[in-house]
Amino acid sequence: MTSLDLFTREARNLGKSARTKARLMDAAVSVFARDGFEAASVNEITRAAEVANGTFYVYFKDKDEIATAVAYRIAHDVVQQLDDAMVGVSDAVERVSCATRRLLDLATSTPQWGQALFRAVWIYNDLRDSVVSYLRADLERGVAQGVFTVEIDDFLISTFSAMTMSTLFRRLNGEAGPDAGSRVAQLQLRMLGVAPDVAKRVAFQALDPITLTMPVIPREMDRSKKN
Amino acid sequence: MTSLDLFTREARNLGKSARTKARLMDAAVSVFARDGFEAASVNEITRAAEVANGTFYVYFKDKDEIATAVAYRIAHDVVQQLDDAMVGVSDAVERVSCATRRLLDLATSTPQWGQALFRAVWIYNDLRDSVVSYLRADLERGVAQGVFTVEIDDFLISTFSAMTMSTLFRRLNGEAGPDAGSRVAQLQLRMLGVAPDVAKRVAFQALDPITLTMPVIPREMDRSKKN
DNA sequence: GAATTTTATGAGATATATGTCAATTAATCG
DNA sequence: CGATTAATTGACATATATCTCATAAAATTC
Repeated sequence: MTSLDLFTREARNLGKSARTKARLMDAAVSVFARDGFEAASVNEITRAAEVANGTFYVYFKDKDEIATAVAYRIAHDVVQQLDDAMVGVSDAVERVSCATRRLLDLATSTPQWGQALFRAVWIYNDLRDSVVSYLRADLERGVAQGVFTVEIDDFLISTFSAMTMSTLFRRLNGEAGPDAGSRVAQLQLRMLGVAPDVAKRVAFQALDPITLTMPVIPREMDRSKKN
Repeated sequence: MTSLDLFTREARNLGKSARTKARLMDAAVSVFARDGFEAASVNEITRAAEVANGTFYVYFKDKDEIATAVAYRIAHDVVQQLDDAMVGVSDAVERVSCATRRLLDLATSTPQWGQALFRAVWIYNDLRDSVVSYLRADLERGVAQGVFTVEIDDFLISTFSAMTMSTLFRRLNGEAGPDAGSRVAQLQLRMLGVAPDVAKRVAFQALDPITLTMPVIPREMDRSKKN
């Protein structure tokens, strides 16, 4: 379908079953983004993937299974991308601000994946934990550096994440513009105890225009029988 | 069913059709809270209300219509309760903190309504606006008083609300304890620019133990023909 | 208490979802 | 190319949902 069918593109040089599975996963991303997880149906997914209904069940047990597969892959890629975008940033204040802004840039640049991530994070607790795993480390680093003056625990992290996710939601719905990432980062830093002027400067400072795209790394000629 | 069927209780002295409608609305609250809005079905609602399937369609066109009716009534009552709980509080910092804490207390004390409110707020934008209408005023008052140092606009308000809603979610799922209201209020005040020590003091100061319950005001003998 | 109006019912028409499977088509191998 | 394995298909059995409507039951009126 669209040029954003990243699973399909990634599987381009793989075996047939891998390609069909990828088509289904791309279709699932579209349908979840459009209809939401609850309202999505296997029929809709197979229609979007242009395969027969029965084909779905060759690759996935049910809707839950494909949702899990898709969600974990997206989360994995997002974490990967964020890690890559943050090498060389050592200051805790900058890291925290950068992570929020990069996540929003990334999720907004591939809106369907952004939508899927947004929905998945509400459903899969352990997935949420994995996406914010680096966050906890950065927050604790900031406390160690004496720049954050809050207690770092699950409650703080979930509140912090809610601010980011709410911004993602607004961004995906066109209710907030490109500066939303900086704005929410600024608010987050203030909340953590960073002085208002510093928060403003760091949150709004220009980011290196690193290319943020989902990885498209076709392995050559992997034609093993198992998918 | 339970003693928390507030619509039914309210309609106790009204005509038969009003009582049946109330039963359906209480049932809808339960089912939405249990299954979520998307997954809920009219059949589940009529089963919970112990009426026949066809009875539903006498009172509501479809699931959307009852959802809207329920959501708006809950939002209305919550706003009412919050207003009542805040008479006499004039300091902006206190008002903002108090509103967050009271909302969480209220929604947690009637968890099914809390769940319904939580879900509804994500769906009905204008309903969200009505719940936070007082918030904007208090925030602007704080800016006027010079205690808040942020720009008050839709973005700030939605971020602020997301913090409260995230806490409500955790509270309803048992992931946060009774002090969650104070903790999030503290973070919100810091974000707004209140000095950390003041934020802590205000957010954790004891609240008058006002009884927060949904209004149960049966009007006597209203037996007009129209429901 | 008979007539009338209001309220409730549940069978049924229609639609769509899930998951299975025997049969078909496509790909690969010797 | 013929045989074998892999992949796909879509009809079907099953389930559940929506909404309608003729009929029944309950309440109200006179």
